[in-house]
Amino acid sequence: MVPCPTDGKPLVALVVVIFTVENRSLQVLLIRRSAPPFQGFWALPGGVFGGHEALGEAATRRLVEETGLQDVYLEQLYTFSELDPHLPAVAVTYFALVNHTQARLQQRRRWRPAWHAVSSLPDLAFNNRAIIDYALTRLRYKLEYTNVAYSLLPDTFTLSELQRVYESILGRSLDKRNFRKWILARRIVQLTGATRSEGAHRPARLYAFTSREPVIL
Amino acid sequence: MVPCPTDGKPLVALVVVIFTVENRSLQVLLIRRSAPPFQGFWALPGGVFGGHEALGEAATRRLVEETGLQDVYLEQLYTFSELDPHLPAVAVTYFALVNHTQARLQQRRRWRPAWHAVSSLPDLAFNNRAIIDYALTRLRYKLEYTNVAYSLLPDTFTLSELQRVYESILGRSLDKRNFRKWILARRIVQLTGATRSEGAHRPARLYAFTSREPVIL
DNA sequence: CCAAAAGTGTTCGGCTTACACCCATGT
DNA sequence: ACATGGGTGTAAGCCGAACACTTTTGG
Repeated sequence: MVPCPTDGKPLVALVVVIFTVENRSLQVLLIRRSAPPFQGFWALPGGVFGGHEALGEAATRRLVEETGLQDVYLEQLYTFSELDPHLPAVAVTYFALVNHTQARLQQRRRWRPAWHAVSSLPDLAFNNRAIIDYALTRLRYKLEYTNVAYSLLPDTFTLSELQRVYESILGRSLDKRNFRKWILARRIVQLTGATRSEGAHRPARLYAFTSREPVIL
Repeated sequence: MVPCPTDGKPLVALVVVIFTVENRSLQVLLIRRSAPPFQGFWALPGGVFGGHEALGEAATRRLVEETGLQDVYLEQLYTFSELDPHLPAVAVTYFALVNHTQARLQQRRRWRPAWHAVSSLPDLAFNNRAIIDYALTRLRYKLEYTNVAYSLLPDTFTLSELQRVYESILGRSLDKRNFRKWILARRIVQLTGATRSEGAHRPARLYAFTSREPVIL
């Protein structure tokens, strides 16, 4: 990469880590880079930030572009520097949580964006692996004291589905009775009254999040 | 190739919130702005980030410049945008914790940097008030699950001194017995064996931090 | 002997953890 | 009737919160 000789300003890149949980697996959205550096590598979606809007708006725009989803949980993560020894740049990173059944990924591109299991990522461009690790750490903490999981689930869901989401992110199994007591005590979710029959077993009661805005407990 | 425009890049500003506790009062280091915008207003120390080093290094350099101190706790806070409607810029903010008895503030300048009680701040430039509020919130949380207070205190100190630091930051008084039990149970500090006689009362035992590196408990 | 800050234990309630069986349904 | 996931309670230990008096010293 050639440095920019005409001005001393670093480039401001915007990077978004988009998580989803599908089938007991935490996944992250990756695209293929079509230009150097790291051409052909998988990378997090992002772009250059022009500075004429709020960072959060630019990140939201990128998120809508990739998933078609609005009103999802989005939070600034960290700002990285020294991405490339020859390119003065900073990367402002965000992470988002989306419901994969509602996401509509871009189909047009040469290399279509795709979900990748966080547990088995390919080699990534720049420091993208470190960014994902950082996002995952933050997400694991946030699960414990916020309701952000709302952004990963549909409007109604069973407690078992919710528990599987928690387990997929935390990477360990949870006790069913304790999980239910815990989540109900915090009033994160409430009964809807509806149930869902899904197979040769007792139907599950459906719950909804008390709030679909971020709440710190 | 990443485009290399001669303009269109936002400015990357670096801002440092430097906290100290002196005499039961949480204070922050402010300087007077000598140029527009906000000329004459108090503001947080900072500067323009060139991009040819790590952000943390640039922040450390600024911190040394203002206080003469090295090896203090420094952490990235948040990256703000839309500071000024006419100036495309982002501000990457850090916060630091220093011991005021060791800090040597700049004396050369027209408007000398000075400590200001966080509880009674003057009007500040840009969004600096919001940055300080954000830093304070983060600091209050960090006190509860890390040892970062080490950076505010000298090598040895009494538990009463430590408690006053916690109380000054949290903005409420703590129970002496519970505070001691709590801090000792977490092994944040340990007895040195020395004591200090300071007046017409029983001498205090001196403690030291178990680690002077950041530790998450 | 008095003033001042240092130092110290116990009780209670609530939260977390571990743990095993019955329920409702479809086939 | 049986296989499948849904749904439930209790006991033990740990932690945080409330609360008041004795100790050691200097003047």
